[in-house]
Amino acid sequence: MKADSWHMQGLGIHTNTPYDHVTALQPGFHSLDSQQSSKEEWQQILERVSAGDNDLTHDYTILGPPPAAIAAFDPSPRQSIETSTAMGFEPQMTTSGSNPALYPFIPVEPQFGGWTATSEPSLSYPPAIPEHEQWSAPPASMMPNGLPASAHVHPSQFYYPQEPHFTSAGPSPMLSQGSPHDSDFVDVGWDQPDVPQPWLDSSGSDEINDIDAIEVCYAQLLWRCLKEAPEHTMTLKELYDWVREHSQKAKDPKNRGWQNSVRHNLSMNAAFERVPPRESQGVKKGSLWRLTPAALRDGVISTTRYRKDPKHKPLKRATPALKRQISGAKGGQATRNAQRRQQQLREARSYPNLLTRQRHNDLRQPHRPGPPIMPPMPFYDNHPLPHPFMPLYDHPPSPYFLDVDDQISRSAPLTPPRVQMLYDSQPKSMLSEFNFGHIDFTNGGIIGGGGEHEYFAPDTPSLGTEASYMSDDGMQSLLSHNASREPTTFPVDV
DNA sequence: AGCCGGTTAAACAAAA
DNA sequence: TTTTTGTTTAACCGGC
Repeated sequence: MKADSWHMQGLGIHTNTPYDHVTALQPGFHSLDSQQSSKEEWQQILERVSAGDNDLTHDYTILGPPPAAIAAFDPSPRQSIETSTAMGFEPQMTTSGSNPALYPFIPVEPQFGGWTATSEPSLSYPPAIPEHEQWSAPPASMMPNGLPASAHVHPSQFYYPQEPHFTSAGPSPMLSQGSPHDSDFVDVGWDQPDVPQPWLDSSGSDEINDIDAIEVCYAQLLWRCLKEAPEHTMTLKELYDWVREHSQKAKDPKNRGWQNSVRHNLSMNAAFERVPPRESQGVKKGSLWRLTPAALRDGVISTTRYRKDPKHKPLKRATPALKRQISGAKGGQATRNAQRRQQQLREARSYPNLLTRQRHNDLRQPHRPGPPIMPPMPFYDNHPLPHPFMPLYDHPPSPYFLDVDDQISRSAPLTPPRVQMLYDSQPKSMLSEFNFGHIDFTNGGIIGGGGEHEYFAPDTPSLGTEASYMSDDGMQSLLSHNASREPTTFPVDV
């Protein structure tokens, strides 16, 4: 294989096994020598993995189509079965237990130069992966921002260094113009539900593939977008554009208030902050919105945390205002629909055999008894390493739940979080649950607790608002609610 | 039963 | 003056 990784397609094995039989392609990529490992050999492996063969020398986690799909591949060099290691794997990660994962590949854009270095107009895109009863879309949380579950994206791509993604009115962080992930490929099935969906289950049902099924809440949408934006900052209009393109919420003609909801979330969620005018020069109208460092690191939590302390909740009117009643009902319906979709997705994800064995996890994670913690949305992170990383348990409570005075009074620097690396070779069975302590992937990474508070601006209007509502008791109840769950853990960027 | 998360809509003010 | 932007409140529904 050449260093040109455009043509890596077909099935690949994402592995942290020793690099024997592996030929370096370019940083982070290795190609199995096709002379030494035939298609048949790989097919055998895939079949054994799929069957849950316990005698395999390595652990495998299937994240790609079942072996039957292999037969459809044209064994041309461009479609050879290859091994890749996500870039940034550190040596120690290759020495212990192995746990490769099988992925579908898509053409991989050259990393160097970022998305602007588009080229090769005559890209050959991967063939559609045949339908298979055991194959369904990967978890939404494993898909990069804005991509439908039908898109075939090699996870290592998520870790590529990327140029700042967003140009105003550009299509998306991921779907920058000229990218092979642009509409020619990725958008197939996004806006065109009639196009055959390779990742669709064999019934042809749209249950799994329905983009609604991976719809996430506004706060998460905004978080995802801002996370990848240059300086994690965007204008309101850019946010509108992004949500319009990437959320079914904005596509629903009945939902005329989605922009209002966007603004509502921006205003009310402490994950987002308005950039002071002096920093947003050049913005003619409105201001810039930025992801707070804490939110960047820890993810976003529910906007509704600003609900008033129940003790201070104003009395409901004896007869609710009719207009509010109507809008409330609409909101309720929308929530119900969204939750039904989530439920469908959860059911779809519970397909057997897609998430398989895990043997060496305990060896790799001797100090952490619980399930692996994944970051809220690792896939768009610019960090070259295939994190997730996780800190241990000695974090302070979420800044979002700290009293303002308390925050101000804490001046001593906090102990930096200790981090522990987890890689994609972690048990995928946990992915099927989509709940990593506080990091619940059913909501795309909305977390129930935050990290340190050092970045938190005490004068954040929203917090002030919140604090003004929150009595001590109210705060305590929130904290105790928080504490009643699993130990708080916070994925972090390093 | 009551709280929480998520959503929608509205009212209102300020800015452009 | 109108439109956009930003903030806040209120209402509903489903889950827990």
